[in-house]
Amino acid sequence: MDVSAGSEARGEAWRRIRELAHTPEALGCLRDLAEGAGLTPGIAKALLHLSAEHPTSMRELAAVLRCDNSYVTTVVDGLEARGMVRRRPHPTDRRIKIVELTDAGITLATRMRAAVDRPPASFAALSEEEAATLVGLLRMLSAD
Amino acid sequence: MDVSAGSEARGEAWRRIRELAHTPEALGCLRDLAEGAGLTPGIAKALLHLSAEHPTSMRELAAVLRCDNSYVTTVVDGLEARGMVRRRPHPTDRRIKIVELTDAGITLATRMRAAVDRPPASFAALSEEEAATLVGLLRMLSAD
DNA sequence: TATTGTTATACTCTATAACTATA
DNA sequence: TATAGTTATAGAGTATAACAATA
Repeated sequence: MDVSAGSEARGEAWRRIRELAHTPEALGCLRDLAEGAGLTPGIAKALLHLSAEHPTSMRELAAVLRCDNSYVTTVVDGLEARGMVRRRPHPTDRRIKIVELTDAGITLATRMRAAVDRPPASFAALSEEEAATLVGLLRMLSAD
Repeated sequence: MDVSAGSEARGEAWRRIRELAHTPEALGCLRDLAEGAGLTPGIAKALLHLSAEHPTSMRELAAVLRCDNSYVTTVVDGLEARGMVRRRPHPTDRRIKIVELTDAGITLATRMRAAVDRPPASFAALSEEEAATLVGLLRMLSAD
């Protein structure tokens, strides 16, 4: 009896999950949006982690992007030069800078997030019941 | 009635699939292997697309890596310098170069492929029957 | 003339180290 | 002294254009 995670079916499931996630559909749409707005991929990725509701310090942005602090400076410079964000001083700790979306930044970030979150067209092949079954199985595979 | 691909359940399924695919587990293991062998990520990625059974031309490698021909030259230079591949002339068309794995390259490529193909540990939570159900649903979402 | 691969070059992505200002 | 951010710089990833060899 095979008690490992590596049965035939598990292996195929894992392969298909990886293929789906790397489908060029969502990523391509996102890239088109970013290119249309004159953003490089790195800058677009940072924009995806900003929202109007949650102001973010440079350091926090480095943490979510899993990159060095100095690179955040580069990326936020790029976002600022394109009018997508502005730097605001923190109200009480003047070492900290808050990265705040401009109206143009909010518009673009919202559209990019929608592009990322939209399931590929092939998901329409699932009935509601099948989609619910799929979610149930996927929930067994990840903690949150 | 909602006939789009964007129902609640489909959206959650898509989000969880993306999260699973980006789990640091497999990618981290792969990076450790590559680093241990002194490979940069780009070179390691190319190695993953080579196999002893299927000799590959530079041009074919550019196609599967979706990169420019000239970058393949850079990457194969790196693989050759590390003793992982050698360039062989094509038997009939002398414009073409075949990228051939060395014994060391075969060993490392095999271990890297195993690391990528191994499902995350959380897959052990699925019974055989659940794994089969999952595969059935995922097959509806991708063509091949 | 078209195709395979290489060279030269340049731009983007990203990190390390040294630094400034503030706490 | 420790922390947030910036600057200077360098290395890795990747593309474009010009080119050589072969078809």
